Amino acid sequence: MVEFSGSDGFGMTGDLSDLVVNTPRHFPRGYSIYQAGEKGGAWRVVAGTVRLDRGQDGDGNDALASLAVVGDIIGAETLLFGRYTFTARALSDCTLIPWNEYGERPGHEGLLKALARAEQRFADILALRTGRAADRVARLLSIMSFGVVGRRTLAGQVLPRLRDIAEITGLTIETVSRTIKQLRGEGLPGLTDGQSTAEKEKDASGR
Amino acid sequence: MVEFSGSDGFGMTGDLSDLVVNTPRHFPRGYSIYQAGEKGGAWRVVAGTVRLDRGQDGDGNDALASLAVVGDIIGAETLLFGRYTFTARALSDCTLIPWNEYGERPGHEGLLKALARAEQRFADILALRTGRAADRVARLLSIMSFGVVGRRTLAGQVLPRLRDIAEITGLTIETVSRTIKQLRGEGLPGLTDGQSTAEKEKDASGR
DNA sequence: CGAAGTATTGAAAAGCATCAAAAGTGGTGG
DNA sequence: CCACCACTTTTGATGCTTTTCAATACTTCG
Repeated sequence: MVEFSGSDGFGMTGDLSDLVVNTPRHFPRGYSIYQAGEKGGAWRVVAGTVRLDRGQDGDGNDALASLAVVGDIIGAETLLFGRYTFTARALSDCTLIPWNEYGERPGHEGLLKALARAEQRFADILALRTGRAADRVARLLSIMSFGVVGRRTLAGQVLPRLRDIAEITGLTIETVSRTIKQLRGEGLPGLTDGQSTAEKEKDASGR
Repeated sequence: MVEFSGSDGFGMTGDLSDLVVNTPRHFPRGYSIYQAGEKGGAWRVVAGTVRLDRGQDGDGNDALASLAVVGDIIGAETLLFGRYTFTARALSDCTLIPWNEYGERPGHEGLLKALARAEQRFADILALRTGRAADRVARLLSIMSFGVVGRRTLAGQVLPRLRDIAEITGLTIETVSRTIKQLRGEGLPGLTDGQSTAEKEKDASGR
């Protein structure tokens, strides 16, 4: 079992200060941040994108539960249960900090904000499963681009695994592969930080 | 704006709810519970299913944001903003009570529970957009059956509008129509099929 | 180097969307 | 009570999108 727990900073691998309460933690793409059932606390995403999964879906595949991008809180349920109910993995390189505002338990307002953010995020994710393959993938990359430092995602360099993209968008790996190839050919429209305007240009240009 | 009175005969206009703390309100299928932007408070769903929508999706159609079934809280964001961020409609006949625990603002634990429930619900709804049409529709009806008194939904009598089912599952109305016809012909096997033990209990106990 | 995972590509088929039209349903006013 | 309207549901025919199956390359890492 990999020990990354604790907001006190003890036992952290290669981190600088044990004294600071909110020590940022960095996770590379694909890294498992925590597993469902483990003890631990809540985190705030300050860079990158995190994927949350709910156990197995019967075929041995994890079933996507949610995504978290910059500003989102993950693992808030630990404040109630003490354990995680979902499994978290880094979709892209990402940075988290323990979510304990000013060293104390998050208050009323903090919880409400987290809830409101979660609801908004969910509507975004749900929309990723509507429309054509090209639109879905482009939308996902657009959402993720907010959480990527620099333009790597925009340039198509540091994409998540196709398998992750496929599971999030509800497509197959093959379709995602073909879709990304197509998007590259079109110059990746819509991937630059907004989305809607560039999206329409793509539609107009044909494919 | 139409004021719908509770089934108990109280003619509520919202302001009087200071006196009667937890007065249940009943809404018929299709009824608009609240609109995004309106002032109001949070509710707990005690019967039926509520659909939450986020504004227009560009084509004039509401974009599904979430569903709420028995036990779920809707409109919690009003505790922070004072106004609703989503629009709520009754997918089936449903009953709500104002969410103010013991006449006070919901506390820390109540909020955490609401958040945890919302996250679970998200995962359920996301799953409704994966797999084949027949599975999706059957899963939705399964989720909703928890909130329907009696077996009407199982018997196919008091279904939501096909349009709602279509928008929730990400299918077209035509496909949903054909799918439901097929499920009926099969005796609705899909409803017990994948997951819910409660489904089978419901069938066995016979309303 | 070899193994395991990951990505690409093709061809064929399944599934669903689309378009179109008819039939059913509920509510309103004459 | 009926005619009428708006909306919803059903059904058919057709074709596009995506999946499926299969085979091959590319990457990463012990």
